[in-house]
Amino acid sequence: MTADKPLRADAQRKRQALLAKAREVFDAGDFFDLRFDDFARLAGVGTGTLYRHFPTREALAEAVYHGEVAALCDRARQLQATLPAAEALATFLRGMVAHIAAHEGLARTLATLMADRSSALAEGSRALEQAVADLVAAAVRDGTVRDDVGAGAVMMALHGISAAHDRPGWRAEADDVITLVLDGLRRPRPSVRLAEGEVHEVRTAARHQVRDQPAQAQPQRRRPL
Amino acid sequence: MTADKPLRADAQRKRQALLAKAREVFDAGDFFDLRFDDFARLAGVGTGTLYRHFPTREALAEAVYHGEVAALCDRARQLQATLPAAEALATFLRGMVAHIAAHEGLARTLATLMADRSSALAEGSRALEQAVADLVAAAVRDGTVRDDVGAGAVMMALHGISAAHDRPGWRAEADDVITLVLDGLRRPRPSVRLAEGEVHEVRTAARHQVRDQPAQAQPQRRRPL
DNA sequence: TCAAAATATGGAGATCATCTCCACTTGTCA
DNA sequence: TGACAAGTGGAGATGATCTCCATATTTTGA
Repeated sequence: MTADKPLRADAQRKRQALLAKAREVFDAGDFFDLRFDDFARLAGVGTGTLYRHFPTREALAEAVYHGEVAALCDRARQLQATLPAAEALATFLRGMVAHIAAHEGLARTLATLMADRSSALAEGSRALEQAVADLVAAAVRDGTVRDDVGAGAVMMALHGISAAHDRPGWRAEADDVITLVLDGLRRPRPSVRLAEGEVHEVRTAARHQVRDQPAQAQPQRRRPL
Repeated sequence: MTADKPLRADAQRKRQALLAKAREVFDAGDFFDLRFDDFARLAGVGTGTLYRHFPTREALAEAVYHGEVAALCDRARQLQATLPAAEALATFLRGMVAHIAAHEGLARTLATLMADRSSALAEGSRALEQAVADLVAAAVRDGTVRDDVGAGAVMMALHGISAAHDRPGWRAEADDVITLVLDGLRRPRPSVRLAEGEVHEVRTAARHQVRDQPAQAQPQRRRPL
């Protein structure tokens, strides 16, 4: 995947410069106010070089996104290894909100690209989704979380959180969403009197499929161009 | 608001044609594959006229969106008048998912525009938000829903649902999100000691402050331009 | 009823971002 | 070190967006 070619020394330097500048611009939230050509100049390369390395904005975004995702996945794994499942999940989600809050511009940029043509980005977020799915699955396994709701729903909620980044009371609302999700995930059968004593077993056989299904019959992917 | 000016008769006709065609194109999901100029031709007007009525894609989208929102608000009011608060809320949210599912292209278009520059769209969705807030408030008032989580969180979740429209298992996941939200909203105190003997309390709400935020671990500073 | 004033139209072309192409520079390998 | 491969940059082709205004349509009021 990354080992396509050796890539010459100077090329690597340019590529790095591009990525560094991209991260910077993303974080400042200026990505879309900038002509792509100007971005090249800003990073100190010619337009040709920019296009050689990253044929589209999306390609560039994906590359930046990769680092993000890797860090988050690490964190997820680490939490999962050191905390009880439910707590690991909760901590991860709350941390996610904090992370997004700390990188406002980046989050907004990614959300935009996500909505636009998710192709590249969706690919990149696969790993993140897997991490979340693992956290959820672990919590389901130890009975602290219901098993009739997939991890996909959690991803959707996260999606909403980062997509709605410019709402006035964002931070508080985002925390609320996480609260709702976590409370909603708790105990398997919320519907009725689950009063004091009786709550039935959670790790039922009904095992929901928590992982992603491999490319099913291509949904209606619209061809951008 | 709408009564800015009388607007000449033929102008009104053109405007209507534009809106009608826009709704059509939106719903087909072709909005972004189409040159804006071509859209004008498609609707049977000149480009100048198109730009006069709707200076940007966003402006056009907002106009279309308005109808959508109005319909949804009506529905909300109607439900609120005829059902117990909690049920009205649940029905509305489930209906919302169904609605989005039924208008795939439109939802996708709006989600994209939403993420891009929410200014115009956010304005338009104010009314929808108010409707949701009313539903939630009513449910809070009659005690079926917790009062420590705002309606904004619900909006965010809805946002996520429509933003993530191209996920493979969208419908199921969207329903799951609603389930989580509704269950999460139920009963103000989720501190239940639920079953199994041991339950590490997961507690509620935002009292959690994630530590170790690599807030400015970023090596490069921002420099907008 | 009709002419003048006000309002709206459409599309040719100016403007601007994206992307391609290739003459030239830089790195690599023997 | 020479020669060949790999990479570079930026001038200009391309194509979408938006402006401008001569022309057409509606409204006004006498």
